[in-house]
Amino acid sequence: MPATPPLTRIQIKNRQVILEAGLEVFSQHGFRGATLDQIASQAGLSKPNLLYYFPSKEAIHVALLSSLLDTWLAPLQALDDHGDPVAEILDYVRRKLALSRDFPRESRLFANEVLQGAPRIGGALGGDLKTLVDAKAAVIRGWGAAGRIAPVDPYHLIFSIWALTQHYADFDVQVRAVLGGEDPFPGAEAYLEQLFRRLLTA
Amino acid sequence: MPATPPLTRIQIKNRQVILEAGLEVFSQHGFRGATLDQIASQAGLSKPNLLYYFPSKEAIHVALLSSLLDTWLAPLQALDDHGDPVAEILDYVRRKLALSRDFPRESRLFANEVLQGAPRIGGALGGDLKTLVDAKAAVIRGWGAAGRIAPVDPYHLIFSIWALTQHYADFDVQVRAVLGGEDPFPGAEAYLEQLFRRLLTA
DNA sequence: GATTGATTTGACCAAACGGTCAACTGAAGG
DNA sequence: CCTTCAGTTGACCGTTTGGTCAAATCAATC
Repeated sequence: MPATPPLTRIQIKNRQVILEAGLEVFSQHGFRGATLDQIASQAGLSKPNLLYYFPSKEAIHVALLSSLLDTWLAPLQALDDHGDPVAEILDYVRRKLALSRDFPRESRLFANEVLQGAPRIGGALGGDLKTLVDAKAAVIRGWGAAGRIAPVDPYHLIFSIWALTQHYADFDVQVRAVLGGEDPFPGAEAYLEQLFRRLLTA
Repeated sequence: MPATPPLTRIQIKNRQVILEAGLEVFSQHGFRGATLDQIASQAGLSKPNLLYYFPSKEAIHVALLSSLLDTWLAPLQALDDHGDPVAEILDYVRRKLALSRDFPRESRLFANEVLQGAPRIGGALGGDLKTLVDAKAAVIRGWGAAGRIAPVDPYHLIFSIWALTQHYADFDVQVRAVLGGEDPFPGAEAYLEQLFRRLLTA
């Protein structure tokens, strides 16, 4: 007894099209700044047709956020207790920076939400997110206690990785304005490797 | 012949009240998410009265942004060519972190604007901001060339200071959710000093 | 090719929005 | 007291917005 009937091909395709359009518009203008007309136009659908697939504007936003959270936390999930500590952390930094380079809209969508107090995703922050960070912080603390990396506060280490990598997506306009249009990412990757290597092997 | 007549006491006070209310509301909801009714209510004034002092919603926003930019760049302005390099940079980090602690709303207002492509302040990014950063980057590059700090890309060094300090204001909700409500700032200050000291004296 | 349910849309609605205006109030100087 | 002008506001307006609905169209199955 499936409570929800199976989706047709058209439903699968149009839901995808709408989410892609919603990502484009929400990440540019924020939740309140985005309009259903904009999203519909971007998706190539009529406004009532949007609301045939999603019950409300907020439902599109929530669907985007929750499908995003997994992708966003995957790099931290992959941090391996049994790997080489410095290499593991540097890999995490690289993976997170790659997300900023390849999925800047997702980063800005998330930033917009957190910036405004995470009204539609707040629960996940103190729940899944905190659980994961607590676990990985314990791993990092263990590495420090064993003398395999220089001692650092593991929570602020994780925050600093988030801040440094997401900055290149979220503040892209500012970064490129200062650099005069040059692509920031090659330089960023080299700089961040240098920074965390020095921090962890001091 | 003063083109603009002198301001009365009431004008000075009410303009200030409106800007304070606008800061509160804009920083929480963004430009599009904020309404004149919210700002008026927060300021304890009627909506038509708001528009007696500012010609439009956008005018309030622009007034906030431009008066903010100076405050925001002051810590970088203060970076002294003739001081001790490591101490100068660490002082810059501390001053910038203090801004995040003491003026989080200003930080979020700015973040909101840049996140959405800086539509109302874009010009200043490639202008005043770039000019200042170029000048200070040259100073830092000089310190590196003279062997007084470890060699680092000065632009990414500045970006990293912005990212790390503003993160604690802009992503406050997330940081506190992970830390379980604990005040992040004491730990952040210690961590950032450690990080930049190791980076610059490697 | 007829039927049935999935899909699409033009027309519409109520609420919220930024902004206007004429009229009212208050305060300061003569 | 009266005049004058800064300050204030209730009522209002046109537009935009999220969302609804009945009717039309399309696609799959029999």
